[in-house]
Amino acid sequence: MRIGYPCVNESLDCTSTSTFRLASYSDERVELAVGNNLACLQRILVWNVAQHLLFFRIGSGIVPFGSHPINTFPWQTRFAAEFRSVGDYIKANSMRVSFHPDQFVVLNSPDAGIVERSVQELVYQGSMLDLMGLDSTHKLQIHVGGLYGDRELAISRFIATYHTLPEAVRARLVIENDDRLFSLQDCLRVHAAVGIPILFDNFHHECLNHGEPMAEALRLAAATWHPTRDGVMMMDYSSQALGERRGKHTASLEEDLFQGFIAELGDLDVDIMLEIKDKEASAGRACGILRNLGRIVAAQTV
DNA sequence: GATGGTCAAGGTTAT
DNA sequence: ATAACCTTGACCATC
Repeated sequence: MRIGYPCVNESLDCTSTSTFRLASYSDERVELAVGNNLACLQRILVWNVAQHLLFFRIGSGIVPFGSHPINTFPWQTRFAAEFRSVGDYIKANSMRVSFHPDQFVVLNSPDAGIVERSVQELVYQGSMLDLMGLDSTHKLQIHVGGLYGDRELAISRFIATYHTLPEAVRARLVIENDDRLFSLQDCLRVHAAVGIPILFDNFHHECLNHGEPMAEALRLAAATWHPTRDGVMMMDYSSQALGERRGKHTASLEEDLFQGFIAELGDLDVDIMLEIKDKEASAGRACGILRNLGRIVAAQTV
């Protein structure tokens, strides 16, 4: 079991997703930004290892405009050594990483242009995993997409597009149950059609479900991960921010709720991404709880 | 140096 | 039809 947090480390004075505006695009700025972003990513990973946090979601903005046609800078070759070095560090420390392309990636859109741009974004993010030399246990995480007033059509469009994806993307793509549109059951139907693993989000499941108890839902999702090809199930963990809009993530880990959730896990092995506002602070607390329970062993140091 | 409007990309829901 | 929301920082023009 690994514990992680997404994209940003608030303890370090660097960012791995620095960018600039499209209007001020230049190759020089791309080169500068990617160099800085990869250096910061490496610092974050070292920091994480020291804290026994071996799971990390890499931000989508490592390469500014990484899938935009304006960006013709050959960052893949210019930074091949740096990407390889990051990947080597990840492997040497038994870490696992993921990407979560954001809301603009919609594979089931009825608009062919949106689908094309979405595929290009997935190709870009998958190519970073290739450059790092990381296998298909490191994932690209997206949602099923929009509803467009017809759930059946929306699901069938996702399936049709999935079949057209490049292998480098398809081998790594996983779908996450969301909190309003596509439930775990919907994701299971997509899985039954194409075999894609389901990245389970406990909080989204609490917001949208068909009565499956948490322990059962966890096992249904876990069964969609192929042990060698995909690795153990990845999941997102969060809980409701008290007094806030339904679906809003808590500002910091509610330890009693987390302990209760761990009990639901039983002996299931998963890697948990804490989608909690205070990032590595809560991830560290969660990691401490699991170490006290004997569910995590200390990371080996290199 | 500080400030506040703005930033590639989509979709849903409320008004 | 239009705006707010998701989520969020940080870029950048302006003062």
